Amino acid sequence: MKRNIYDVARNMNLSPGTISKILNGKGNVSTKTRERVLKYVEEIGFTPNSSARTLKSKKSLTIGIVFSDISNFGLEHPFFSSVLQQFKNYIEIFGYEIVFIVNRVGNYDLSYLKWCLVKNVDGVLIVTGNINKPNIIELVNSEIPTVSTDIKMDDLYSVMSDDFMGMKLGLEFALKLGLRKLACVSGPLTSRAFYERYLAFKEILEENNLTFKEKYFRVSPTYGFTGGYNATKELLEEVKEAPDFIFALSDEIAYGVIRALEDSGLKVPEDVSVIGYDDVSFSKHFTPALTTIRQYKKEIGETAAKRLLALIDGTVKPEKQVELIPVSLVIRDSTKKVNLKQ
Amino acid sequence: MKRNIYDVARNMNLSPGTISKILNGKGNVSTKTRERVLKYVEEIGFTPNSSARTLKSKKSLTIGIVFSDISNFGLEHPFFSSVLQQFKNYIEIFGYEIVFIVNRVGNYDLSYLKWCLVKNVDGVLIVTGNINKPNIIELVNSEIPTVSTDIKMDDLYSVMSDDFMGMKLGLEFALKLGLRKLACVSGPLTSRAFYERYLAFKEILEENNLTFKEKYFRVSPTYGFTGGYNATKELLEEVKEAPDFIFALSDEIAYGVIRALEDSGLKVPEDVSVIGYDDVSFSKHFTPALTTIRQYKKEIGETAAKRLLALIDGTVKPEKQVELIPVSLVIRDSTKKVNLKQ
DNA sequence: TCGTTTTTCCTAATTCATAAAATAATTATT
DNA sequence: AATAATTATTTTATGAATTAGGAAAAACGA
Repeated sequence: MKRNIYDVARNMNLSPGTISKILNGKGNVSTKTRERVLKYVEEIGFTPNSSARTLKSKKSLTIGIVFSDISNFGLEHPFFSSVLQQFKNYIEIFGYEIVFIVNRVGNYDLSYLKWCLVKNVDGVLIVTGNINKPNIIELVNSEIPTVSTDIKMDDLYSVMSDDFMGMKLGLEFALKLGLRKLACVSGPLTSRAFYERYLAFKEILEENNLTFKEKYFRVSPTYGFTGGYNATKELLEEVKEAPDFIFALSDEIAYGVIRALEDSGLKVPEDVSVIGYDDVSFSKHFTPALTTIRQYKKEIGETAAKRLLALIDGTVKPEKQVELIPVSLVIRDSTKKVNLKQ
Repeated sequence: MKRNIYDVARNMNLSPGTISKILNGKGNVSTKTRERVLKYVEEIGFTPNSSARTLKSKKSLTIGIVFSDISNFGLEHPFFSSVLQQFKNYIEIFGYEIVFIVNRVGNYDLSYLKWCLVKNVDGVLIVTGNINKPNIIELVNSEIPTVSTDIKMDDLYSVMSDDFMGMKLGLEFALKLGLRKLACVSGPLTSRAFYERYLAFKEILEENNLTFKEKYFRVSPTYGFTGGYNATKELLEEVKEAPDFIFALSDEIAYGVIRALEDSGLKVPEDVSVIGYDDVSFSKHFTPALTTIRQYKKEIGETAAKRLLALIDGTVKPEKQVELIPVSLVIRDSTKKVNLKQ
């Protein structure tokens, strides 16, 4: 059952070296023998042992994934798991596979970088991580090609949504609807995405000669329903004038916001318009169907994959350090109708 | 930077073999040298190369995962990705890690089994797969320890929710509420879970002297919102008497069911009570909050992990071929209130 | 003290494939 | 046909660890 390259060589009356060459499509081998061997290999379904290959060649056809550094949600995180899925789909076309970077192997505790070296990963994708963790810093500064879909650092290629654009789309739509009392419920600002959206929110308000009021910008400690609910409740309590617009910085926060508004006797979208962020699959089925900023997870995952594979090949260096993927505004029922306005 | 066991040996004035023994905690080594080496290894942060280890020892500390054989959802599948996450968390404690079984490595197309052999995985978890695929059959019948959280086969250990119990809990609750026109919207019956729930539905109706009517059991081609919506619309059209209860066999189907009912002018729970299945995180925030059968993903993932690790160690053979994890009924607002009945 | 046993450590073989150097075989050139 | 140039194949070394078997050293008994 278990065959190695020597068995093949023996049966073909050739040397292992020749078999290896044929299997890797390199070197000078006559067409006859090549085809003969290829046929045989196909027949018996032989594949060279993966450990031996990476041991000798230092290539593992493997991409290390840094995932759940902030949250414990891991694979359950709706946005990131989707980005990862797309990334995975893409690299698999080229024979690569993903492995999760953990901080131990057998009995050894390891740093991310150590782990990568021990495992000989060809590259690393940081789906989500924390810029301040020494583990991450060490990894990014190493020789190993690395791409991120979440964090930004010097010498790190990043592929992510254009958060400024998202905020701009949302806020300008609100302004077009005639709304002026603009509030925002964000997730934790320790997350890069939320922080940048926060900056954008501020900046865009000022661009439009509206003053940014601290009390209208709420930070929830989570990016889920409950956080959005509580933050909104607090907002409504602490503020004299209820907002007529709330930008919820994740769809799930948006659901919490809407529920809190309803529980406080405010109607969505009649009294308050709400925009979410992400456009997770369920948002169109929610009542009211959620107006939201759509992030293109497939685009992000695939672009990250392309960039990383290019870095590994050493062919083309992506010229942009940070590649922003456009987002779009999906208008549904949680915001006032435009025609009502006109 | 890159060190091997020979470097360590040289610096310690010992042979590579001795270092290896110490690192693996086996064989006869004096306490003095053991501690001296361990201290040094700790200091320089040395870890033996993973490929070389598995090449020689045939152990990879790696579990192969069969995932998206039916759906293309992959990591985005709310239930299975969660089970996988729990599984992963558990095995990582013991130094194992997961790798996704794909059907190629480099330029070679492989069967699942071949892939496992090439990669030397120590065991396999079939999170979800299709019993009829030759790939799966070959894998299950191989020597490689395998556990599943979805499918059942001879010689395959399975850990999964008690579907009969779930259906029983749901239906008996409906009966207790005085409901007698019981309908069901299922996902595709090609999935084991849906099929078994279908059988249970039938059986339990008969146990209670109610006749099973084909028209009241609808099969949606998907397990999502839209499938549930369409199936319910069809149900209502084809049937003279609207049901007073619909058992939706996934939460997402349940959302679709409820929307369809509302669109048809039926109130939930006043006119029709609806029970979902899964208890995904969002079900409690839905309006109306969903009464549903809760599956214990953590329990399933962890138990599967324990069973698989036991099989790998060869210590204890799990005595039960199929281990059923109990489910529970979570009563919320999509079903009639009990006290209204009394 | 000498021989035996046990403990400790080393040597060498093994795992499997790849890469570079060396050799053999074939083709081309004059 | 003889030599040069190419092409095809083999040989050998290498990658980094594990393991079985053997040697040396220490411990033990008489």
